[in-house]
Amino acid sequence: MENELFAFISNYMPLSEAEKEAITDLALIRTYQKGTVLLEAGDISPDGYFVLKGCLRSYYIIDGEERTTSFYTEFDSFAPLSLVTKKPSEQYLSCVEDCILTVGNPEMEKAMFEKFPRFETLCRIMSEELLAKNQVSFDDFKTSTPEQRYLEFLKSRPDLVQRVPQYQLASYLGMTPQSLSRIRKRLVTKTKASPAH
Amino acid sequence: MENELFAFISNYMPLSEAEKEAITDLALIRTYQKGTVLLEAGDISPDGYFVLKGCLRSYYIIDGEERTTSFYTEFDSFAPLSLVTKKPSEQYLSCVEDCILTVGNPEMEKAMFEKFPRFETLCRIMSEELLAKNQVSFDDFKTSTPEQRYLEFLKSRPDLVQRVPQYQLASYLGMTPQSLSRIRKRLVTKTKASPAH
DNA sequence: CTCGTTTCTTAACTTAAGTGAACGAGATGA
DNA sequence: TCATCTCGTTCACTTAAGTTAAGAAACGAG
Repeated sequence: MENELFAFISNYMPLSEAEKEAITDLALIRTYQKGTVLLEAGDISPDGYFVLKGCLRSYYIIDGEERTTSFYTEFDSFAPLSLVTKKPSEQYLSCVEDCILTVGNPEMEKAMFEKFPRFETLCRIMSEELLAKNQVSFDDFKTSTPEQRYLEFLKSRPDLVQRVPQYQLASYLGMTPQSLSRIRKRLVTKTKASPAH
Repeated sequence: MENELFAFISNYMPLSEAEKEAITDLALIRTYQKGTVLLEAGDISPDGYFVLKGCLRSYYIIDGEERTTSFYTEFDSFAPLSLVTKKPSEQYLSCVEDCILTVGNPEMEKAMFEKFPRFETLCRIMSEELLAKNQVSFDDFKTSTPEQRYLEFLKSRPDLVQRVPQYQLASYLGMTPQSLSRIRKRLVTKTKASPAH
């Protein structure tokens, strides 16, 4: 499993053997069963995660209803706001599938950065990149309709449609499960009306 | 103007005199007139910005229509995706008001980080924090209705309602100017029906 | 394999947002 | 000063999403 991690990092910078060893020593690789809740509302998150295999979901409970806001799959990383602010979380995080994750916290990070300052550069760059991408995703969401968002989702993450329940996908796309069902139906009849053979 | 910048940074870490000097030497502080376009679709952005005074707006032009997605005001920073990826931008950035900005690019950053490695830590932490906050804003947007978003906006950035045109605010809130106008009217009559004097 | 729960779909109805058009107030400029 | 343009509002109409409820299908535990 570490090899996937090394391969991912080497997209950003090549790793020396010493660095690889340091990662192997320090990085906690943990497996979790489908359904495991990693973070609950009220908790102060101790950890951030990097997904090696599986799928995480973040959600809120609003008026007794789950509202899914993100999915994290292979090579996505996630640090809850609660980890950054050290205040109780409002969001939940759980495993949609069996997961293999690397688990990290600021203390481990600090130790790592002191030994290998290049890792801090890596983290800074990754985080700047994620921030810019997240802003663009947010922009796309604002500037498109539920139907466009569903179509865009099918294009950009086709595998996920199969991996997550519809009702979770629906709230991720900012609509009710009924609306998503309706949109799917609408699209099927549209396709039939003008087939693209 | 530099004093505001130092005050902001010292929320994260206290600055030595040498560091302050380095910032004064390297940080480009520029003023721009209201209406100045800092980035256009197709450009590859050379710079990131930190707002000392004024208001920036990012937007897209979709089917000939401007769609506003963000406002950046005092002590907000913004690095376009185009700056990170070095690919042509799809978004525009312009000054809603006369602005005083610090202007930076990766080369200046690099020089700074080499002289004062602590600045890289500062940038990493700020960027991690912004990422987590941006994710939460996105979550809030997904889980609320246009009316709730308008009310939340009134609470969290009351000054901005006065500073930006309604039609820009409307698309920022993910709706048409007509809808925003309708919502405002609805809220007035609601307040009259159950006055909170 | 069966029972019970969860998930997905469908339908009828309600509510609110998008659309296109028109109007007036205020700013802008010749 | 008068004509023009922009911006915010309003209206009538269309379209789509939310709500409530019910039934079918898929899934999981025993």
